[in-house]
Amino acid sequence: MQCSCSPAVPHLSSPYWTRTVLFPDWAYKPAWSPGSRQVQLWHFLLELLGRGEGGAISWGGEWGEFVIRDPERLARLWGERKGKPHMNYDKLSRALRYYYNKRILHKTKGKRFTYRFNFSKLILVNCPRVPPPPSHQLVQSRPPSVLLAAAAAALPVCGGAAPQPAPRPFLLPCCLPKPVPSPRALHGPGPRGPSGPPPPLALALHVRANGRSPLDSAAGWDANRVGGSLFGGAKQTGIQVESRRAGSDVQMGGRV
DNA sequence: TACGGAATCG
DNA sequence: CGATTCCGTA
Repeated sequence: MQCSCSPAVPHLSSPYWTRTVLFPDWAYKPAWSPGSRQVQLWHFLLELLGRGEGGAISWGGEWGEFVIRDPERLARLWGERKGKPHMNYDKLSRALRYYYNKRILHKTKGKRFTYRFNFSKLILVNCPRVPPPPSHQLVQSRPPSVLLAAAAAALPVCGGAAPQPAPRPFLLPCCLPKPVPSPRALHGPGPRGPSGPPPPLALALHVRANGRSPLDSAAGWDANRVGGSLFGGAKQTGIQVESRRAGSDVQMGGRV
């Protein structure tokens, strides 16, 4: 059953995936918070992409693919966010390259400034509320609402009725890249048009940094067979993803 | 343009 | 730990 959030996904096949992305507190950790954690590069990228900021970066044709249209500008924005005035694309791209091993990103070879998020296997979940409060030892820190996604302004999470939502585990980037129905049935770079209704999608993902860095496998990110992982192989790369049983989990990625 | 090692930082 | 900085190589 679906949540009241919304009937279902209207058109998952729309080329316009994102509208806005909200990130959990563990992702952001404002500077004033103890043990604060700064925003990470991929958060930032999703944020810009979600806002349809367009100028510096925008989604590409493939699922999760994005194109940096103005590298130096993007670098400038990134530098501003991080307080690194001397940031440039050379440095930023180095950070992106580190994501290769972590399986967060991949380079689309041949296409300039084109990378791709490894959204291969996302767990789809409905928004309203996540039933089981995580009473695990994970995420013991449950500082109040932080959800300060910079993009928050643009989108009512889901139904927008969540004044002081229950302790949701974390997460939810709303609306992310669409799943790929078939291996290569994608293309059709959307002609720009950030004016689509925000899909009532929410991804429940728990990405937890941990300390591992085997980076042993470089077998070209076999996105498959990673049951429940967001960024394939996350378990080993330092990123873990957990899905809460919301009664209507849906796996994206088609087949496994 | 893109890659990745190495040193360093917060 | 996740970058940032710098740089040699392709």
